[in-house]
Amino acid sequence: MSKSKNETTESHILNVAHEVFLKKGLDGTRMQEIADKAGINKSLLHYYYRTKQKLFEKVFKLAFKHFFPVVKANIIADIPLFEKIEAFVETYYSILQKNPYIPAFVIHELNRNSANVAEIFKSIFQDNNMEVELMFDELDEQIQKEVKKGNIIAIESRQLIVNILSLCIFPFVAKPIIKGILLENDELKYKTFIEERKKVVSQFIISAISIR
Amino acid sequence: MSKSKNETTESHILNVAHEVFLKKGLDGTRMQEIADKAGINKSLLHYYYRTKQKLFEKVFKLAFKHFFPVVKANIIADIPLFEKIEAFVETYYSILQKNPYIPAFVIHELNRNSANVAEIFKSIFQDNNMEVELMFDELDEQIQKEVKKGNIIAIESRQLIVNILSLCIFPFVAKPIIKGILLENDELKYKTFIEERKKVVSQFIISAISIR
DNA sequence: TATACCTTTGGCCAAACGGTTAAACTACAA
DNA sequence: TTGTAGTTTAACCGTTTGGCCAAAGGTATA
Repeated sequence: MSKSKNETTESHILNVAHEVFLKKGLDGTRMQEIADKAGINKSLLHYYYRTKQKLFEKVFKLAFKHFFPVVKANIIADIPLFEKIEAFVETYYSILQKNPYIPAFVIHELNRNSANVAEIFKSIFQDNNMEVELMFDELDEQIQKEVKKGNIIAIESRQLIVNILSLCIFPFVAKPIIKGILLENDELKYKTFIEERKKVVSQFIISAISIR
Repeated sequence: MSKSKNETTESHILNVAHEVFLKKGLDGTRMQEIADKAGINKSLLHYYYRTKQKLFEKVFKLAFKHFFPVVKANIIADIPLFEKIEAFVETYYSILQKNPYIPAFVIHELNRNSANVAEIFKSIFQDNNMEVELMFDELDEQIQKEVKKGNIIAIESRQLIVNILSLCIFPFVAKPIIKGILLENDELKYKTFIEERKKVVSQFIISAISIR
């Protein structure tokens, strides 16, 4: 990865580290590899970020920060539920198409180290002033309003939310399985498959919760 | 992990290695840790399994073998589609409740090393004489038959299959997120949440594909 | 030019790692 | 009791790892 002219060494390191950590995880990444790919000395990594752990946390937090604002905007938007679902699925798939490794990365590191996760989460939310619980409370309210009005079937908000997230995220983390077993290991077929899901998934969800 | 009396050292090592590899992954696992948890000398690991890689592959294959027979039986069963979906979701959730770390483990290792994985896959299927493509062809046929009969909405089989798998597997790989953000970090709430999904998910799927 | 500060480098280190080897232990048959 | 094959151990090896340090390079200011 080559450094662009108007980029500081510090941020260049972060970009390269992002790339390597995402593909190989914390344990699988070598500081030497980051240094080599950034075209610098290994000592320089420690000069800017002191330890591997600290560099990793910077990368990890950044991976989150890219997502949350967009997701949040979609969730708290003041539009009808069905439209919101369509917009959310569309947006989420588009982001993930551009950052396909992030979900598997986040999931693995969260499972590996769920102790530290709580702290990392807190600092992320504090940094960005994102009140997650409030966000979901609003969404919960909107969903249950539709349930009471008889516009959608009775379903617990958390279950619906997890369903939506599952349908959006899983196809990316399970890419090797889907591509390998269902799509003849053909990259193009996989990309087409994902593109089609933008509509398939929102139709699926809306069909599932619509009153017949 | 203590060794039971009627258990050979060799299989005891495998059990302990399974436990450690599943939680920490290939890169995150130390041979010394497996030895310590098994209460044996590190050299003994190499005596029985020669290298870390070989031990890992044994564990990885075993993780798959536990799953496939049950899954296969459900998929090729000669029962109506809706019943099949209900049975599949129920079975899958029950297996995953007992082996919650397997999905994240498999996904991570597949993403980390999809080159070797192809070979491992082949040998697994050869060992167990499982013709996966045939399995999915049969399921595809059953689904499209229902589509043509007008019993379910028009949906591509692969999309439906991925939807089902997403809804079953994702809640386990994303446990830290779901539990942490949606369920107040309460283990019991998470377990209840998963238990409820056995019915929620199959209702959701069937509702989604039913003709209104 | 001289000074001071920030950046970058190469050399180095102790610890941890996967793996090897030779010797010791064990059980059992001759 | 001795021989033998399978099992287990302690000591050790070469390499890799994350991290440290002192010195060199660069640049702006006085």
